[in-house]
Amino acid sequence: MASAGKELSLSPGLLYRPGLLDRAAQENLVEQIRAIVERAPLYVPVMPGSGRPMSVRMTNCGPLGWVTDKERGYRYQPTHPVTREPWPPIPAVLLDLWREIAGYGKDPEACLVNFYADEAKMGLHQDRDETDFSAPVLSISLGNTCLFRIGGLLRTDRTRSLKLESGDVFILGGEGRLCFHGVDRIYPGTSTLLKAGGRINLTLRRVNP
DNA sequence: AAGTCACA
DNA sequence: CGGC
Repeated sequence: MASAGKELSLSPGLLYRPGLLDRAAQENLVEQIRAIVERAPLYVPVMPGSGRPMSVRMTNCGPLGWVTDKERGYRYQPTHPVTREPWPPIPAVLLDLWREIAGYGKDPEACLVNFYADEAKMGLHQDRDETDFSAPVLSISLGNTCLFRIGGLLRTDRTRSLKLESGDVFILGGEGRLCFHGVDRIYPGTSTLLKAGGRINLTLRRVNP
């Protein structure tokens, strides 16, 4: 891992661990993601109903993956929507990280891999497609810095913005598990980790109790 | 609204 | 905001 030091609780259940992963750990993760994307290619998810494409590209690893399409909407499923193959397994280093810091007895079932090109965004939303809200959502940032926005349990609650940098870990757990959050912008050229630019976000989730 | 946009 |  890396520095066990800094740990900021923004509000109950929201834990920010800036710089938790050192450069070597980040490079190792990028290599693992590269292998995952070879087997489970990135695809463009679309909004339920409208079919409007999102700006991020997406894939998953783990027994379950989060997917969305025009007809069936948001859900978890065991196979890639394009290749129909099972998702690749979650890398051991990610399972280790979860076991060390998630504070939850069971392993994650899903690791959503979101790739943000420098123009991509993610609207304010809640992660609420899981059946187990007692498990936290653990988020890892790799590559270019983003402007992350986090609010409360209501869409209209006041939000705060913070920059998430490569190697930062953010945990939504406890009272913060269902907080609205999103990505307002990517800052191009702020990291040398991904040679082609952009940002990768990994979110580890427990889906079922 | 896991969407976009305008405006202060 | 407004199309679903």
